[in-house]
Amino acid sequence: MRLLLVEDDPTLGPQLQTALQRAGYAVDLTTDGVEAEIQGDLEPYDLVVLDLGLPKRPGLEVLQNWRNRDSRTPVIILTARGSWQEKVAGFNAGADDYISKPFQIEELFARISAVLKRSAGFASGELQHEHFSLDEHSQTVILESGERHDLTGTEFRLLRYFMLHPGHVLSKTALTAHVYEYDEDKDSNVIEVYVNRLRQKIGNDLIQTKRGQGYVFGARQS
Amino acid sequence: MRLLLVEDDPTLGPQLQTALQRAGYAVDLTTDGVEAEIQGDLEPYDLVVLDLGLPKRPGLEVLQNWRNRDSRTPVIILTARGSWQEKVAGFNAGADDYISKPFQIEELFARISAVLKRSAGFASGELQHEHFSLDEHSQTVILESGERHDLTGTEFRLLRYFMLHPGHVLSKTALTAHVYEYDEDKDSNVIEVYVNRLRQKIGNDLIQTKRGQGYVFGARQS
DNA sequence: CTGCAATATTCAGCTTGAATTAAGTTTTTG
DNA sequence: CAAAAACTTAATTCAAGCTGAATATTGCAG
Repeated sequence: MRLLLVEDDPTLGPQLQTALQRAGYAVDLTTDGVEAEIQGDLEPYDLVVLDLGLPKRPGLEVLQNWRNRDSRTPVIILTARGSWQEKVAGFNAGADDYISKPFQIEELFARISAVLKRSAGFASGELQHEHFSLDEHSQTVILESGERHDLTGTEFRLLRYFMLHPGHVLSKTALTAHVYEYDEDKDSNVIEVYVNRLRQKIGNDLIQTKRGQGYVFGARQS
Repeated sequence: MRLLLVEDDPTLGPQLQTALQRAGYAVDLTTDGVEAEIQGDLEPYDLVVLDLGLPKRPGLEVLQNWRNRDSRTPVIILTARGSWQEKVAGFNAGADDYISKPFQIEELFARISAVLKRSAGFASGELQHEHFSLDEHSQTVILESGERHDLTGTEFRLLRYFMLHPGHVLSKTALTAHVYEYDEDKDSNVIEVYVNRLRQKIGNDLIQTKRGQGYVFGARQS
């Protein structure tokens, strides 16, 4: 298991690094945002522990950039105590978990292994969601109930795109552009039709429509 | 959020306009330099996207004239690929950022929101407030209690504008102009209605009424 | 090559909900 | 207190979205 630790505090950083190494992880330590982003793109880490307060580039931005490049490496963020906005922002940017500083090293261990377990499915070509999973090899969704549904090519591409961008408003134009290679289609309701079919297969609540703006996957209700 | 798009290409112009509109901006499109300059002086835009190769009057000159008249509206310039002289000249004339053509629409979005945030002095990804935060991706407000509220397009544009101008008295006319593309409202109480709806979602105290003048967001007392 | 099945796309009638207007109520202030 | 401004609620409306079915296309087996 290979971890990237991004922490600029000159005491805490190396301290965490050795603690994690003793726990059996291979740990690279990085101390600024720009370097972290490059490093994360370069090497295939199994997990990243990311401090948000970083020199050169804010941790949140680093995370967002990774996610925009479709990186799915699990990320645990370290936030200052009580800053709930940071946590919300972190989750929205695609973090998998967070820990408030200061924390017990045991808590970090616990969360790391929890996140790694949860994300174990990812490595095997599966996209996980709270209520179902998508097998990328067989292009099949498996619901909580055990029910399976095969997806057609277009259904699959659309759903995968949704799952890679949860919580974002995705306009029909954007979706068309990503589902089809090159297409500047005018008035077609293909996306509506396929959203309809996906809802029939995975349930109605998971793709929310934002009238006039697009669709949001996996966001909670209001 | 109201943008002025200056682009003479008859394909690219309208294409960008609709893309930006779908992203939630009110966009006016202008196709020549003279008209652009007048329009920019006339209306209170939040940002200008300016192509440099324009008929009637070069984009650079338009920009310089605006700046000479003390307009501080952020400007993103579109330049032909690799023409670094243009970029330098653009920055010297007072541009805030540039994009080389051809570009991905996502890059434009990214730069627009970066420039808007920079110009309003805000951090990235989310608009924060002491008592709630606004997630621009899902167009959702998250209250301190964890409660979430989806916003409609108009509610979102209005609230974002408030959040980018905290502590300022914003007249109904000004708000109408920024939330809608074409203003010139007779007497309509749209703003009152939407302020009412926002107050229901984020709480009553956050938007204060300044009778006869407008509204103030996030100010303490009066 | 032909015909069939699977998938993709278009279409049309129907439903929904955001935006707008309007009307009635409350608050402010001169 | 009266008039103006702002608030609130409710009704209307029409574009956006939904959806089942028809039609077109594609890939493949015979």
